[in-house]
Amino acid sequence: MDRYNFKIIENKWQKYWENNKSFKALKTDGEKFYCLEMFPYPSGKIHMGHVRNYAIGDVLARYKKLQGYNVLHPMGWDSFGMPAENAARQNNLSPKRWTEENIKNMKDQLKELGLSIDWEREISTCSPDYYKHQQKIFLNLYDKGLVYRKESYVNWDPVDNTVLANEQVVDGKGWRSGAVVERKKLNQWFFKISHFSEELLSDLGKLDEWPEKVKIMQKNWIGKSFGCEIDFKIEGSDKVNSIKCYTTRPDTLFGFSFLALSVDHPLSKYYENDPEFIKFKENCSKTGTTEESIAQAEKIGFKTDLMAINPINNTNKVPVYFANFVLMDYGFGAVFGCPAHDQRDFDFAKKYNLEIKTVVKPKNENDDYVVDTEPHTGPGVMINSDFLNGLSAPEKSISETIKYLEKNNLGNKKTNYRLKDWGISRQRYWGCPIPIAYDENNEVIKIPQEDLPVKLPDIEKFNTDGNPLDTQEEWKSIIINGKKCIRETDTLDTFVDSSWYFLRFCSSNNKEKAFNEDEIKYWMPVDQYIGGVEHAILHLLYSRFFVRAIDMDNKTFNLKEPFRGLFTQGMVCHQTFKDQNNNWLNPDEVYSEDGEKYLIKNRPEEKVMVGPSESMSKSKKNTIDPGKMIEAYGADAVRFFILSDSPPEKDIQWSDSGMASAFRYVQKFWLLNEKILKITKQKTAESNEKIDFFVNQAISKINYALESFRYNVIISVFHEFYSFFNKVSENELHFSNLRENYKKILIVMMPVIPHIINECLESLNEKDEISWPKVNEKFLQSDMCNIVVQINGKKRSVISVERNLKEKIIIEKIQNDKSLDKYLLEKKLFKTIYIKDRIINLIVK
RNA sequence: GGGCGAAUGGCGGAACUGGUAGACGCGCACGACUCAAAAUCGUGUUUCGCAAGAAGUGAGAGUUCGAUUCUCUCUUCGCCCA
Repeated sequence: MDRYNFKIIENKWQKYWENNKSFKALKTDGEKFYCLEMFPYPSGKIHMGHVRNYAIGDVLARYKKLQGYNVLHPMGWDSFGMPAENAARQNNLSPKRWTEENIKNMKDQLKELGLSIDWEREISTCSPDYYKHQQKIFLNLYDKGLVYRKESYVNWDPVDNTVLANEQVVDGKGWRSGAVVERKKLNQWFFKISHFSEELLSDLGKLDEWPEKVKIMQKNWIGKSFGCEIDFKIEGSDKVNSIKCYTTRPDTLFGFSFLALSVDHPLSKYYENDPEFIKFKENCSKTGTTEESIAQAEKIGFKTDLMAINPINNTNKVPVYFANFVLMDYGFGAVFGCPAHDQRDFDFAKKYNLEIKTVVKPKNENDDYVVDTEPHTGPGVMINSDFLNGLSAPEKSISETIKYLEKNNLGNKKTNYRLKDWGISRQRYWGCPIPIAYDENNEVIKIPQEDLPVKLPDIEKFNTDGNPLDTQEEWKSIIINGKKCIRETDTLDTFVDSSWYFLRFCSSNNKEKAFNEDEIKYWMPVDQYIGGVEHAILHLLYSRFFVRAIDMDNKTFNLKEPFRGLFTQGMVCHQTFKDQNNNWLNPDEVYSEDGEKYLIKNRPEEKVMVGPSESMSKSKKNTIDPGKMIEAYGADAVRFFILSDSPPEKDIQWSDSGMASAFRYVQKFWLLNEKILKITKQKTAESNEKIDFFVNQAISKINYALESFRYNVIISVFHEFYSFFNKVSENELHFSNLRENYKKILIVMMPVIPHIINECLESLNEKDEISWPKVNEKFLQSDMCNIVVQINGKKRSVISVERNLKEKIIIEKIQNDKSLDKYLLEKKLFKTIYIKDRIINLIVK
């Protein structure tokens, strides 16, 4: 018997699919299914996370295709981004060439996995063919008023003279230079995602095929809050007579002890020349831009000569400060401070010795409760608050306060969202150029349509400070309508690239338009989107925004939600190893004889410290290279393993023995196929119903598991297939009955291990007319069933009986069963609970 | 600090609407084939107990004839937000 040669066979079928365009998606009258996995960043090689992601998607795509759907299963490259630019800086390589080579390699690797992808629709976001449409979309959104420019803060690395992304800021320092990161104000472009805050929030309710977890994360991110805007009268200045604040806790007004403004508040202009204020503002700029860094930074303030009057009683006057923890983006850049019931206000009050007035007590405390060492931020009952006393906080007290403020024209109820507009300017080379220029008066000029795309210039040197585009004098200057202009040198955030690529896939090859409305109408929405949970908020929210923004006024494709179903897969983990000096070790560098104690190859005297299993990452050196695995075991085996051990939404542990077991499975299945091929003659006249029962029940199990993404269960059924057919093929068999059933199980195995299964089907001369087998209900239930006999709730026996028996007959059977005498003799039967064909419980005393 | 989720043998994990806990795989043990090994196949494998039997799904309570599944409290872990 020949050993199964996966190299030859996998290559054969991959060529076959390519030559026959087996996965070409065509728009017809049939029902469609759009299966999409998040497209990869071309970093060089695929990693196990990709393998898992694309294996999950491929199983679904192939399953749907076998069910007769018109499947759209495309692939592309999220190919703009910083790693290319970093590589360019380090090795003086062109980002374009670096990216293109990576794409080529990774595409080969994906093909080796045997994915059912329509490669004719391949897109790459760094290609002008793609980004020219993106530039058009940008201008279109600009015309709609959804794009605007304003000054905003960035993380600035003062040593490298460059802008840093949030993830490049580690512990408040630049990742490369180690310099303390500053906040710097730059003019930047924004998408007005806040225009859709309410819609993005309320439409989450329609997404019933999204994980609850992701919807909650988006909801929290949008952060709708109900609060109140309040006008505070100001004394001490002839220029200002009131300041507007936003608060979610108006009920704590009686605990008001200071008013804090953002340094960017319009009032700051009156202090611009005050050297103390300038110094304070500089200090503030040393705090990072993330919410977290602001929360953790020390609270500092600048005291003004202004006093604010509490509108609710008109008596207490409190100082007005500028403070570093107030953001201009939120509310009006002004908050009132109630130290007793807010952590930040409390920290601030302690530092500047401000009054701390307790106005909420915990439910079980007396009215003389006083906040002492830490604020009370939880719920409770109002005290020291005049007409609010005794009300439960926060619900009742807030609504009463708002009622009072509105009645007396002191404030208004207001809804606020945490979601901020999306800053899309990046001071980078390797991104989509923003199709904008500025004339001599610094007025915004759109690049005319006929001049699109604005292509990135080829650049020789990347070792300069800052944005390489800034130095491209020739590229920067442009004449529009006879006017000399200078191009925008910022490029777009790469999240923009991925916010509409799923639309582009519907008409990838359309040169004129980004997408054709008819094709969008047919293919969209994506029926199943599959990817990592790390994109739960930004990418998915931006995509939801884009679909709404593009279709805002013309209703061209009548689409709100881009992704009907969402599935977030877990990570691939592996054990971590370190040597005595705390250096990470690659799994290749260690070996073990017993699976517990590990030794370093070539250095057997050294100890290896075995760490916990963590998600694979280069920095921890605990990665397994998919390329090597495919080379050693074949794509089918790798796909089989990556789906086998854990449910897809959970993390999976990479295991060498598990991988080896998957390989063995493929090998032995081939032997089984040979065995079955040799059965060519009818040995009995009667078909074996046992096979029909087994196969139909198993397929019904698989159908259920496929629909609910329990792919690990599918693999366990595959193992059952093997042992069942291996055993049954020893017996006397009815030839056509066996063949028919065997063919069915081959087909349901195809989505997971397509190469070997196609080979098996071909060997049976069953290459044609392949479609998903229908389950014959007749074989789901046999005439007999097992009934569990419980006595006082404890299982005592199982009896095999015909279906649909009456309770009386079952009880008789039990009473006649001698083995149960010891539980029943000399006892009185009180009650029986009988669930037909399943269980009977006798209560005796 | 807030939100969400999880906890089942030596390990990964199954168990549909409450109804035979531990499917399937790994590991381990024994056996078959073999001169031998690998591969393959077979049998066994929750714990305690020689056995009959008993206990058992993180801990404790509750609802129920019956709870891995539902409710409450707690512990530990993970993720997200701060």
